[in-house]
Amino acid sequence: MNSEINRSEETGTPDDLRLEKFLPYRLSVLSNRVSNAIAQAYGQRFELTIPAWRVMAILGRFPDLSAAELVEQTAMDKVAISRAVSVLFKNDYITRSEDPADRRRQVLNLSPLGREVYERIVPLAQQYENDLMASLSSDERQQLDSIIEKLMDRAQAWAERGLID
Amino acid sequence: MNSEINRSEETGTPDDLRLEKFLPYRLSVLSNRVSNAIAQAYGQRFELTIPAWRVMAILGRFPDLSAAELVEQTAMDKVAISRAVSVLFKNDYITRSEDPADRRRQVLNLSPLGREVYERIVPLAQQYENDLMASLSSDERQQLDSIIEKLMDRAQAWAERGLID
DNA sequence: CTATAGTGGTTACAATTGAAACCAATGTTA
DNA sequence: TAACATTGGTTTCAATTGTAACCACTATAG
Repeated sequence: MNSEINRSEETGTPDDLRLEKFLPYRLSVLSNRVSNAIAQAYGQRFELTIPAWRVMAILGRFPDLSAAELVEQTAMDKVAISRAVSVLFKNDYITRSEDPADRRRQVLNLSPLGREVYERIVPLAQQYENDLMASLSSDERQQLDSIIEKLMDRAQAWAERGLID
Repeated sequence: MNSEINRSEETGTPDDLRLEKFLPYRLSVLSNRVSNAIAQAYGQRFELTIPAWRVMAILGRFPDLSAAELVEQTAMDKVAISRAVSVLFKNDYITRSEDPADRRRQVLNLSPLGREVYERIVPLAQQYENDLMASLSSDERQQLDSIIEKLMDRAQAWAERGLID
């Protein structure tokens, strides 16, 4: 369990990149750790994948959405939504009804069973989040929201116009 | 491009979960956006995947590591490392030499070509990071490091003992 | 009306990832 | 030195994911 590196010496070139301090890398590790822990909790107790849980989370708050509207709300793509919806439907967690005004469109809702599950998961999810937040000082908690928002906008801008250099 | 939801009304149950404010969800979206943008930059210019780039980033700083030592340094798993190493080797970005003291072990290093690429990528990576950081106030920048550290520890604790509830 | 373009959603296929089994070499116990 | 456990690393197989093609329906233009 000793994590020293003994065989090699750091080179010390002034502008080496320290991966463990590199923000994109840290975000990725953090996000994976958090997601995996929570996915396991959902999975064990309710046989729910993360995409499926996300769909339920949205439908719990906003009834009568179509798949396309779920796409807007979740930042997930078409296909992921379609797959999540189809397993949720198979498990009787949601209902699909055809929109008479547009026969391509399906109106989705939590089923009674789905809502039951939803209502048991929400507190669990909130517990995880609270537990995370509890590790921060109140000062840090306050700033986290705006930090994420700003980083998100910046990264979004990359996707649209690329890094300007 | 109008992202209003018009067909459905928010239910307003007091303890609904607002996905768009849910920290694990936001971290996941943020991390994906950042990683995808950067992966595209590396991929286009150097035909490098993110795992491969990570291996190079470590080897650039710490010569003469084995795959197992890379695992310790990167939080990537055995298999991912093995695969990244094998494509890097095929592309002549790294060298493998057998450790005479332990014939299972392979000592890895950047090749001259690999180091050339490394030295061109480091500034690019730093540019991306700087660009992200530039979107934060100096106050936020200061706190981000400790925030990530704390969240990381908390999530790590979950993996080890699960959420205590 | 027809032709054509656009939208909602699914399917098919390829690439990526993860878990477990595996092989070879080393270390340990007796 | 035979037996067994451990370690370094790879392979295999199944599950997950992303991209593109696709089908059915609706909207628009002549």
